Amino acid sequence: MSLRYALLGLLADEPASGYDLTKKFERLLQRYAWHAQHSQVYPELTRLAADRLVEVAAEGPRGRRTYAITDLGREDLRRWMLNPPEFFSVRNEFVLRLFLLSTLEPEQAKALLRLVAEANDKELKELTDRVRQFDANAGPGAAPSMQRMVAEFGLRSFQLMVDWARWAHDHIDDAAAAGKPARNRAKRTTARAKRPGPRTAPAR
Amino acid sequence: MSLRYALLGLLADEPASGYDLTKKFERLLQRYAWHAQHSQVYPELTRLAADRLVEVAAEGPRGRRTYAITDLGREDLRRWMLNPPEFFSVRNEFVLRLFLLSTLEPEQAKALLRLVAEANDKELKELTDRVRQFDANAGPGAAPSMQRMVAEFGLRSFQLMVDWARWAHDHIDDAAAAGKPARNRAKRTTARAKRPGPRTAPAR
DNA sequence: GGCTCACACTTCGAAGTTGACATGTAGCGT
DNA sequence: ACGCTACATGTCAACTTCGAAGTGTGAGCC
Repeated sequence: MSLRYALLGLLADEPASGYDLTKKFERLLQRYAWHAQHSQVYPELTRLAADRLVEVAAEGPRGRRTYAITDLGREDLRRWMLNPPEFFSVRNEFVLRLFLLSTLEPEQAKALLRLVAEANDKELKELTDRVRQFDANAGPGAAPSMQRMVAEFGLRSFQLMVDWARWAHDHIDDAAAAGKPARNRAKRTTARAKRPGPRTAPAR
Repeated sequence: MSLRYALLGLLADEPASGYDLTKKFERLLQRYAWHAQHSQVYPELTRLAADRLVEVAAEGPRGRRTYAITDLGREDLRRWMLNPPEFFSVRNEFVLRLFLLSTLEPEQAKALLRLVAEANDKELKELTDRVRQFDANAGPGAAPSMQRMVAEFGLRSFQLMVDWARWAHDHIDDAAAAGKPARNRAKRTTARAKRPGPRTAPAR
């Protein structure tokens, strides 16, 4: 049912076509929350319309149909929002790989962690830039909008990834042997340069 | 394909039956990474065996079949681990709800955020306790195992949730008006307290 | 006028996931 | 000997998601 409410939620903000909604999924939800392709979006919109939770508000050029949420739809969305399940379904291939990192040799695990840190650092920087612009436009002293709050969540998430990946990377030599049978331990007392780990300052 | 590699990864650690693997999913992966029921596990194990990536290592009492990963399986798992996709598929109903928070009235959004902060704080405390025990057993000064690293990731994630939810909660009155039509803005030029929030010290 | 690109929607087979129903066994306490 | 619980696996229909192939249009550019 999540896809249904994701669409309803996006339409609660403003009317949009299936095409628009697919784009919004890509820009907004894909990375952190939910993924859906247009081949899923269009049929679901049809079903939502059949259930009177949305309606066609306008028709445009290329067969474009702009949908708007109905009162019934708002009610349904509200009910869903106010009744969260005890446990949420989570599916995260990235975290899954983290869990399985111990199946790799130390050097390979470290290499992967470097990649993770790098990739997330890049994302962090990009988002930071966008947020800075956003904040500048809003004017100093303005209260953060809901959008800004979600961005803040993203900022902190990326920062967490970067920090954690670097931390894990810098400790992995030791952890390597700890995983299973102590293979080549003991000889590993070599100098651990203990890279200061740029312990980046908290996001902003 | 993720389920397949999740199983392979768990089996890389130690041989297990379908029943064991289902339990492991519940204990280890369910909350953060991936969910699978036994009705998915058993058929997949059969397929993995057919592909020679695992094999039946032993048979026990109640028709129990203990599977072990083969060399071919290790190779395949390794290949998968070393070739991560550019973007990972993520599905998180909780975060989805965060994104849609702006569809609620301020008071309701705040109530929900309080629940979120509370729930995550509870999880944080539970995990902290378990980690403390774990660390005590390992002895002070010992290098963190891979398991410990994953726990650290969990710790930081929960802390992030708590911090963010509280921060958002404390700012939401302002944000309320920002969502759609600027209702009662402008009067809100108040001091913007520290942004970064409590920014807890990195665990250890 | 022709080119290209973004816009906009449709369809469908394959694969993955869920939830329920189904079946039976070993071990333990009383 | 009886009953309970955890162990252990199998199956299947309904539903969701994915990935690819397909159709056509409006707008801007040269």
